[in-house]
Amino acid sequence: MRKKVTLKQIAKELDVSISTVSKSLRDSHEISEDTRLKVQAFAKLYNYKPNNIALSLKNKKTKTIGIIIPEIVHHFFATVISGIEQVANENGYNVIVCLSDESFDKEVINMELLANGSTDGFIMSLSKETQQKKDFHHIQEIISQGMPVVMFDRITNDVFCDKVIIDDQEAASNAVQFLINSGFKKIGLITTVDYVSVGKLRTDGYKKALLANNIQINEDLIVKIEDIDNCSVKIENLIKNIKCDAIFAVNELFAVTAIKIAAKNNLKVPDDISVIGFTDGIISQFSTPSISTVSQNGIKMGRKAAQMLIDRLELEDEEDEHYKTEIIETNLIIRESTKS
Amino acid sequence: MRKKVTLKQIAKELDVSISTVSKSLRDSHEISEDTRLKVQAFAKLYNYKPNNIALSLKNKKTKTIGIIIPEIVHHFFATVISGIEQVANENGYNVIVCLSDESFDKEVINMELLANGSTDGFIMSLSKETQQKKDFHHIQEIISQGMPVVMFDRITNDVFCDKVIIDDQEAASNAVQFLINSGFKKIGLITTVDYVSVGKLRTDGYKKALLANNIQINEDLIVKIEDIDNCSVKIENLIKNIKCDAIFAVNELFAVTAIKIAAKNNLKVPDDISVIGFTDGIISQFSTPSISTVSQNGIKMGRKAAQMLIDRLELEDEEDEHYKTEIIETNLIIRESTKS
DNA sequence: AAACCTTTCGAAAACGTTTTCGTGTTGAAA
DNA sequence: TTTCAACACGAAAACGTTTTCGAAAGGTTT
Repeated sequence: MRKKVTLKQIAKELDVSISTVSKSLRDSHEISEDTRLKVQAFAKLYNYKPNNIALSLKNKKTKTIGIIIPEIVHHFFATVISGIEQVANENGYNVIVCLSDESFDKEVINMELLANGSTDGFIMSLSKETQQKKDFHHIQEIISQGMPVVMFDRITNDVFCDKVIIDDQEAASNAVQFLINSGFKKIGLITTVDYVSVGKLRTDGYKKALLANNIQINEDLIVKIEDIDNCSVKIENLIKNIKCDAIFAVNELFAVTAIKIAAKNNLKVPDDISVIGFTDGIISQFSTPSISTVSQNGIKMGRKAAQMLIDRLELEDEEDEHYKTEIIETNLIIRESTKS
Repeated sequence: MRKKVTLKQIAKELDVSISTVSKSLRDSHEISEDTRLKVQAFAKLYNYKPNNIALSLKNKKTKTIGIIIPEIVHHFFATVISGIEQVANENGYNVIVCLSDESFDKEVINMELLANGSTDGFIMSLSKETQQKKDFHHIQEIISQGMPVVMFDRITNDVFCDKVIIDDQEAASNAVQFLINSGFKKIGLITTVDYVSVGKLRTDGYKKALLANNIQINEDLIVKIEDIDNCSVKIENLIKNIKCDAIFAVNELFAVTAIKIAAKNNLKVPDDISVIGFTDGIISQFSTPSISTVSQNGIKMGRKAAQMLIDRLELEDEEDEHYKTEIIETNLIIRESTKS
């Protein structure tokens, strides 16, 4: 077992001081070419690499970004991580991922753990529980310690920091407008409970589009899902009894579930009922029929968030306090689940 | 901005030594109850938390696991990470994720970077390029430095370390056997190029099942896909011209693609052709028809891998050198894409 | 009063770096 | 011969911990 070699060992071996070794390896002009080359050769031979931890301690920088997200087995979040990782990598940063599992406590614990020196900053999306409790003191605390935080997708306006989002309301409104333009009148909505920020915004967008076209909002057409596992009754009711002619779902899971339930009731998509989802994930692309959807570019969101965080980290010369909210554009992808 | 407080600051403020503060906070009996309580109260007031980096340097342990995988926007890998994170969390470890993007160079660079003190060990799945080059010196190097490595799924037998896999050959064989039992004779195979270890093993399983039933292997029935983006010609040929009556695909993307192409050619699944995939991901569950598949439990794999790594880390009393290969059981999930 | 324990604390080393400052040696200028 | 600059290198501090060891102060036993 060849343990990693340190400056001290090289110094001892070559009978010079630690400082000389360090300077030699950093090509300092203070050191004669003679010793410089000798040290460098020796270091190369023994494959010397500086210890990251020691460097972090010295520089008070870890070159590490903490990511806190609700879950990772989720296409959208995975793409965001992917985008973050790209930019992080390009800038010599590593990412350390923590999952909150939608739990407030885990979110707090993980953040506090990482905040004690493990990361230089955070990129995060709020857990459902946090959004419900509206308790953000852990995030405030970390920001007040001078550690930058960038929030994406599931954000809150109660915390001042950089944010990157899509215009959920506008995007939803556009999708519903598309359905209206296609001649549909009875447009159902499958959405989440209100405390999920993006669900609320997309619901607002749905309503906005209807109102803009002088269509009365019918609460019977709005289904709010708390738990995906037993939602079929409500959706079946919407499709079979309320008999909507189109559905806007605030995520792709709701969309595909609606399609399945429609099929079970001998209704064909899109012939008998049109469906538009949200988020362009695997499901939308590969299910049959493929699903028309609002595409939110996770890679781009991740890249943007990472860039904002790194910019703030590298700037560092006195807090800008000038926080920005970047909006990533979305677009409506029309596939087989809608007819016009 | 309230910067984090250190032992030194507390010591100065309370006019005692750093050692006294440290010992007080760790409830040492060396310190009188008086000072002990005083220090603890002060520390609590200022929300003192030890600096992780300093601890890591002192203890020569980071309590961090490095994960190196080819990609993260991939249901299986995401579930594995999820499993790893669970066990890591339970044991006070963090995970730092690096993506190789299927590139050998990125895999090497990332590992070497993390190996310089950032992590205590690695959990990894090989990139395609690495499997193709069969160059594992970077992994050998790290192991020889005494840093434990656990490989999962895409492994190699050329490196001695702990591994966790499924029995790809057996699982594939079982799936094909199921098709044979259902009365199919012309069973097509959609697989990867041979250097992808799991693809090769699943191909072997396919052949094994056929031979066990005295069915001649017909190379025309075997389609090897290099690039998913232009595979349709080959698959269409298999379905339309070779006219197989069932298909075994080595991943779910191939399976769903086959189903789509079948539909395009007016062949119904499962009425005209049966399909079994591999990996129980989102696609298999939610596409129409839902896809019968070999389920490999990613969560379980991740948990097992993490447990093996942590066990080795906490043991530490002289290298065991007794490496184990754990096999996670699979099972065949029968859904709508097969008829019996 | 000498010898010895306990209690309570601090100094210092260690982890592996980088960097500032000081110092000894050389050669050249005065 | 003295003075001074340039050169080449080392000592030490700093980052924030934990831990070993030593030591002072006080009390108890002979």
